Amino acid sequence: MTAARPTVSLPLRTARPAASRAAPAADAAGARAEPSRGEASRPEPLRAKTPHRLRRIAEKRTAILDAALSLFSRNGLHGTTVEQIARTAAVSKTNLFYYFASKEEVYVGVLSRLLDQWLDPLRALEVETDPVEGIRAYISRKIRFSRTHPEASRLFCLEVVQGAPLLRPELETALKQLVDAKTEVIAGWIAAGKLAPVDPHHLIFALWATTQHYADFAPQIDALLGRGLDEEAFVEEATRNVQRLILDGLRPR
Amino acid sequence: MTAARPTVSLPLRTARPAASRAAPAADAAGARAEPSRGEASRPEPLRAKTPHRLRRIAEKRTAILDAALSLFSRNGLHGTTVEQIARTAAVSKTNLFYYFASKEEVYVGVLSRLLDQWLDPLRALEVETDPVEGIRAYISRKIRFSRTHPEASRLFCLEVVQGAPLLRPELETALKQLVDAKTEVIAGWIAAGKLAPVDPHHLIFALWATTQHYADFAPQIDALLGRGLDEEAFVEEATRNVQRLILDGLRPR
DNA sequence: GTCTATAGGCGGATAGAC
DNA sequence: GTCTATCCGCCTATAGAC
Repeated sequence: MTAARPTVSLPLRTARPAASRAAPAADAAGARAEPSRGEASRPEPLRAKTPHRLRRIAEKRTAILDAALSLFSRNGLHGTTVEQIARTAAVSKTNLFYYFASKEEVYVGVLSRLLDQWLDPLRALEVETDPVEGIRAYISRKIRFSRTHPEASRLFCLEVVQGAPLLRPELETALKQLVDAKTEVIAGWIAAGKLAPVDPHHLIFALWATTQHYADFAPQIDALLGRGLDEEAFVEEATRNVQRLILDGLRPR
Repeated sequence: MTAARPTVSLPLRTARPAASRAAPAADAAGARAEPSRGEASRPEPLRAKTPHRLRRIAEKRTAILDAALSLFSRNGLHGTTVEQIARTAAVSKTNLFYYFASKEEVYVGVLSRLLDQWLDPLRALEVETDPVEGIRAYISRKIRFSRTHPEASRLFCLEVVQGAPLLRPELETALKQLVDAKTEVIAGWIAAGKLAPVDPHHLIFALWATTQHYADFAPQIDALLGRGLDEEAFVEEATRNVQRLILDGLRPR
């Protein structure tokens, strides 16, 4: 039965519990902590861990998550086997199950790192900026993100297209909060006559859509042009065109 | 092994062979014919079929494809079971296998109907039109397509994001041909000074991206606004905003 | 912590009667 | 053409030794 979706929840970047965790869930370097679900925790050696051990553990978890991101983004949750993830991360399948209780826990782990990264460019959109410069820079950052994190962009897309069962709560809280704040910024710019009166939400959708398109629909673009974001010149070309279109529109001035 | 992708090819709308087909592959009403692959055809009763029987067969195949589209678009190829498709189409699993040799053949069948529909709005973009009106109408048609065929839009997205292994050949031929023709039209408009000088390919990408976004990222939009394309007022609002943005841009005139 | 072996179930596909 | 019964491989997850 695949209709039954994961029952695991996604506690990304809610106040970090700061306590020592159950299981080897010691993420380093910006990675999120794992949900400490009630029942059925991992074997868990209870004695204190040396910093060194913690680092080793975190590295291994990160390697697994990296491998998983790459595979999930190409084949989806159900199109990826634990065996593949393990092989790609250079660990044994059994060993992977020592670090993650289930395939879906790996999937959740990958998703939680995702949204955070995905939101970063938007966070940088500030009131103080000149609107036109702000938008221009945002487009540039977003396309650059599509270039440097194509797999993250694609997996995010896959997840949302399929209904975002896991991400939903986060979209309604963290994302909404951020978007609400930024739409106010934009509305302010419009009220000041610095931008044409476009609905801020639809503007944000258009920005997301046009910039992510280069990562998400890369195969289509490659089929049509034989080029893609791996080519620096194409990155600049895409950026220029999107900026031009969004800022000045099609109608000749 | 899920890494090994389907080996079936996608012969959509290449000159219809017009001959009677092997197997019950008698599609009616705009549906495409099935690939007549060399080996291992279906049981196939060889005697002539009455129009009535042909219709019954076509109807059943269509019902299966419809059910499959709906499920594939939500759960992906690997996230959907044949059992689910059969149940949704109100046939038995065994019976489904009478009409389609494998799950992947169903998948291919769904995809072949897809691209054709997906291309229709672009076909309607004509030289004779006034550029601004032409673009405006195209945006409207595309968003309306996102509304009336959300599942098709999403499955197309899913397939392309995952590398378009099956669609690739079609993208490089049928799609490319059409896009090449239309970029010429657009280039002509620009040369005539009727549109601002934007690269026609990037313009098309922006048009696709902004309009499909409303179908593909519907869950995200719903999480943010609590609205979607099912609401007619929202369709109009989205259309207006995208038209405005693409045609006139953000910078105040 | 890491391994070998294996349980256990799901799901795609076929056999063969009717 | 449609059904019942069933096969069998693949894949998640665990047991238990080291």
